[in-house]
Amino acid sequence: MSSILTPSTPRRATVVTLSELAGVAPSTVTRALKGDTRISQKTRDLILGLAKEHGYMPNALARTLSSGKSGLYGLVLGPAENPFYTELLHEATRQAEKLGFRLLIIHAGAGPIEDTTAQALIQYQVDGCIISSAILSSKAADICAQNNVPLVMVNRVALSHGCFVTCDNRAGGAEIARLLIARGRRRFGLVYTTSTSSTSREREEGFVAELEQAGFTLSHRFDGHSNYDGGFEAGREIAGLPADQRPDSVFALSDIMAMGVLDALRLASVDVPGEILVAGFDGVAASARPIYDLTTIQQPLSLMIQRAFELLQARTLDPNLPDELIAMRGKLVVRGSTGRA
Amino acid sequence: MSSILTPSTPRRATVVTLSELAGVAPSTVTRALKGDTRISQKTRDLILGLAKEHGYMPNALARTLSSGKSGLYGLVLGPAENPFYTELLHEATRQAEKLGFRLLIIHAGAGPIEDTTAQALIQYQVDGCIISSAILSSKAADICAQNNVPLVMVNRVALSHGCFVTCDNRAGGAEIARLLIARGRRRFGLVYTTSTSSTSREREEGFVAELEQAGFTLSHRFDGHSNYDGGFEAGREIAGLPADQRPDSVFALSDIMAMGVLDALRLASVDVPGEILVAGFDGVAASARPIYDLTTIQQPLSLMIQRAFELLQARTLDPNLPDELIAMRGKLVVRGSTGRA
DNA sequence: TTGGATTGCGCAAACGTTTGCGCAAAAAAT
DNA sequence: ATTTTTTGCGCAAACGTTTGCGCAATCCAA
Repeated sequence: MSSILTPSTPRRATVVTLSELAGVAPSTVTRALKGDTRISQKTRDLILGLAKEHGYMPNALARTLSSGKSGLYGLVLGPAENPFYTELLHEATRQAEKLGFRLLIIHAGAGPIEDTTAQALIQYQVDGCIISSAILSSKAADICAQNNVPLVMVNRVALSHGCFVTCDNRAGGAEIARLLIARGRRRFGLVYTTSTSSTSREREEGFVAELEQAGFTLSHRFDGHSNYDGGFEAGREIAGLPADQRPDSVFALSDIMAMGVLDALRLASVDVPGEILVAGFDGVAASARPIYDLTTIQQPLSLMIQRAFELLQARTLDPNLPDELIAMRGKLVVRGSTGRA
Repeated sequence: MSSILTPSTPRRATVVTLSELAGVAPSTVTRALKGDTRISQKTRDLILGLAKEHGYMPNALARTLSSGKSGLYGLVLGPAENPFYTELLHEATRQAEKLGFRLLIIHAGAGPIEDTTAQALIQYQVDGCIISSAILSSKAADICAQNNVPLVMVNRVALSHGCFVTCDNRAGGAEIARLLIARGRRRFGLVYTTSTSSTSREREEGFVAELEQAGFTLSHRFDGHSNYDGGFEAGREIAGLPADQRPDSVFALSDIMAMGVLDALRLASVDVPGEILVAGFDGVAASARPIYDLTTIQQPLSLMIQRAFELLQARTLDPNLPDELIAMRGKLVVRGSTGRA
């Protein structure tokens, strides 16, 4: 390999090749590019000029070997169908871009995460990891814990290792209950999920506890299977009941299930909010569509992501910081699906 | 740094530390782990045993420095709102996981891609890049071209550098036209987009050319702005026309816009498919929901992704392969929104 | 017994960047 | 004039893995 770039060897400029062009040591080049004032202004200007002229871009991988910081964060996503996760990905990507680092997609969607996939977090020396799926997270979480990689769960409660940033699900569930009670409803339906998800369990717990505190109980439970089709089937089941035996309000534990419920009720000509009030949780953009006009708890996604990155960055600097467990209040957004009292 | 791992220094096992434990050279360890039969079976077994015992995971970054192959592919995604891109991401992630490499999210959604973001492709030595957004792709495409990084555009036509894998958009547009004509419709509406996207232009061209070939013309054009809200507004505009001046069929250039059209028509009590047939393009999962029952052209997404990875891998092995420009026929999926003749 | 072939490794440098340590020249203080 | 301090760098090793080249011991054929 020639030591100076020539037209016939379109190899990228490196610190070494720039040092040869400038007649200085590679460490001088590195220091000049970093603005180290121990290198004279004249030398710094020379090196910066050459770097620009030759289109120098640092090799992030070599840099990581030396410095120990990769500028990469791993991301484990939840199911494709739920737009909440799509919005989470886009917001995380947008904020990462602004902060100058990159996201390595470790896993997306359903199905088990493979050992080799979780191991990629360590192999690529990610500076931290954001996980947004409960079922899939345990392998990734374990491997992060074993290797001292900072970990933040977003929209999930971490059971052992790592920080989390969630919406205050219980408070949100309670808030929906209060709204439905205030609207005069008395037969409360829940579209739930049997997933082991802490998120769903807490939302349900918050909802049920608030009902009980007001002297009411759940009248119906429908398994919504965490997805649109499950919500739709729940809606069909509700519509299939005699009118006087249906719930007069329904809380679906996520917007995607609520949207399924609403579509099924619409196709069955069940009047929302006249006959049944419907509420969801998450606050995805689609919940605002006129066809849904869905009352929901809006998770503060942008702030949750921002806080997640802050937690990760703080723990990159100081690996011994204690875990932080942050719950943020969601905002009740009242729309047409629960009437506009 | 001590040369042998001790409990107090929870540092990862490396080739060097394993070599010290085994009493062999680091190059022997590397070769043993790769199954090189020049290393004796006895030695290979010893090293593999130590690697397992110490939880050895190769450092992908160091490996890349040596071998030149990172096992990373860059991914540039389109807008969050269009579930087609979410499905593309999930499918790409799933296939990458199966093939044993990782996706670096370079950009997602709207807004300009920053120079530093595009440069990340080079800095992290990605083995290739998949781009699925037209407007955002030019910077990433340029930087790949300048640095000899294989590039595949999925669902976009590449203008200069790189391969592409698209759906045959013209044929798909033509197929929708034939269906609407066969259903006896004569006033053809188009929900288009002014985006510079080749995808949209080709779908429109295919549709219009087929109409003209049958002696018909477009009667209405509505700007759907590439998104749900635009489609919805187009639907409202259609619904706001006197019944005898509306199109009797509508082709939206993407499913997300078609879904907006359908929702608006439904809220305006315009009967689909009785009064107006509606068709879309992409074949996203949501198009099959009973509430939409949308006729569409189903892009063969899984195969497109598979082919994209094949193109990239082939060009990793042989950078001088000529670009391949692949168009795959979509499949017409006839559903209730165009009637079930 | 000897020479050639095979086997089973190791050496050393490289990939690209970083940084602790320290040197030599110049400048400043005494 | 001498000593001390400051300035402006460079040396060298490291980060972890890979691989071309080649050596020494063993085996086999003549």
